[in-house]
Amino acid sequence: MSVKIATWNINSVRLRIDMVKEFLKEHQPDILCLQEIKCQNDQFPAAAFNELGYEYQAVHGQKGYHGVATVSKLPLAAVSSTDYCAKGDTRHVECVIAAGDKKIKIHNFYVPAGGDEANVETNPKFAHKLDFLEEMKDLDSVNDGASSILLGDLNIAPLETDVWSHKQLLKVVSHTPVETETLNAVMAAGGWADLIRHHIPPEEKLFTWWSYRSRDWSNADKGRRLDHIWSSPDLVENLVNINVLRDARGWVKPSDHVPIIAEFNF
DNA sequence: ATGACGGATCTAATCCGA
Repeated sequence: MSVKIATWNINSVRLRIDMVKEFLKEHQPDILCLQEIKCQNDQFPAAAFNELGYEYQAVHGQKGYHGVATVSKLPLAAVSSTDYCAKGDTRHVECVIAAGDKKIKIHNFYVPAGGDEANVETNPKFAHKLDFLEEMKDLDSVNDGASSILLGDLNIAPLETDVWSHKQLLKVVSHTPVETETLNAVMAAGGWADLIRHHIPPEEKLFTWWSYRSRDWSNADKGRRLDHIWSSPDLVENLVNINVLRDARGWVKPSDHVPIIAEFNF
């Protein structure tokens, strides 16, 4: 069986619901994981997803900021969220799907951006980001015999080829050594595989986010790979395709992040 | 500075994103 799972930081699901519907009609993912829905649970456009067959919905939102949601054509079991850093914000939701003979946990994450200054003493947002990552180290990719997928906006571009200029971004939050090293430690601790880089060679420049502030985003191409799809090692052989929809950044009133679709065969 | 746009909010100016 083929299963397509997508992740997309939508930057307000209410504002962009028509765009999301077009995306779903065209690409037909089985599961879509959204970040930055920026609404409360009762404001989530559930009916629009229902109409397109995404009747299983794990929504974890709050007023104005953050918020994650996983919508699916396949049944979602064991829905829960973990309150990382005990801040009461909405940056994680998990669920379990059945695919072939596998049970797969799907962790949908929105890691804190971390503010401007890469200094934990002077910038509490940066400290929050690193604390959040520390807690993510406790997540094992293989748990109780279940496989896992961890995806979302992790707000870190770990490789030199994940940013437009490694040298110029070394002191910019999202690509500082302490962030990329900690993210690598999270991957190692949980035994996670970077599925996007399994499919697209690490030597190749690859971005999923382009700032609203740079006009002519495509020609300037000053992007970063902030969005990720990881899995437990056993699922690497099930991966058949990764599609980063770069064109979505050029749509009318776009999100600053583009969708990424992973296709598996189970 | 990469670099001043774009979203939500007690609709006006402020906070936040990364």
